[in-house]
Amino acid sequence: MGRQMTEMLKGTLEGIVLALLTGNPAYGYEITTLLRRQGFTEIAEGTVYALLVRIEQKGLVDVEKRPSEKGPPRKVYSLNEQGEKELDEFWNTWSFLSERLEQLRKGGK
Amino acid sequence: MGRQMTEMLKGTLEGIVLALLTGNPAYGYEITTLLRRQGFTEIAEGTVYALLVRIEQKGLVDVEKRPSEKGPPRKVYSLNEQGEKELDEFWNTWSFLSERLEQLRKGGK
DNA sequence: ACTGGTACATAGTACCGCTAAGTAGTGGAG
DNA sequence: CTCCACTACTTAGCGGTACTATGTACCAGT
Repeated sequence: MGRQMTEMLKGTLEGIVLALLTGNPAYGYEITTLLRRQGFTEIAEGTVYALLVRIEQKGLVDVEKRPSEKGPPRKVYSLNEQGEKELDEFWNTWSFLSERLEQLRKGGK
Repeated sequence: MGRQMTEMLKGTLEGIVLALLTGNPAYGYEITTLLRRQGFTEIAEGTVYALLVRIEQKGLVDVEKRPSEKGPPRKVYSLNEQGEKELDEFWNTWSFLSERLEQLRKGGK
């Protein structure tokens, strides 16, 4: 992946995954394919799983293990209350940054 | 600074500084105060200087040393051709990410 | 002499995405 | 029945970037 994109994803990828999870529980492999379908074609699998471990340890998601027809059991993640709070803050942070950048792009010094 | 903002700035702060520099050469201390005035009130001074060293080593800016009325000489940075190219790519990367996130925010799965 | 503003530098830390490799289960092709 | 492809998760080590903390240096006003 491009160096710029890699750096820019730091901090935002977590928010993206939390957003994907709202009202839509999903498991790791599924999330990876979802991301790829959204255009993030080069997101590494390992990155997603590591991120999921992190947000679980931070208590932003609840986890349920379910058997799969194919392969090992799935770990299904669903956003909990704390996760929604974190997502709210994420959107706030994003909005701030986004507005500043759009202003800069229009040449607003 | 908030943990989220810190992470989100990774990758974008460089672009922000490059954008500030377009058609407007500036020195480190000045850039820091500019950023603070733009709302990035908690950007650490050291962060800016480290970033400037980095973009200079990457060859994105030209540097000129000028005496200051007050304090040590200033290092004035101006965007060069390569820097403009990098900034272009930054805006492309940013646009991509920005569009995906706005789509997500509107609930577009 | 001291304080505060100007101006730059850097060593150490933490976080996060990536690379690379591995484990494990199922099903189909040869 | 063996191998390969797909599903599904895990982990060790690396690199890049922002932060913390501290230091250096120069000048003005009190």
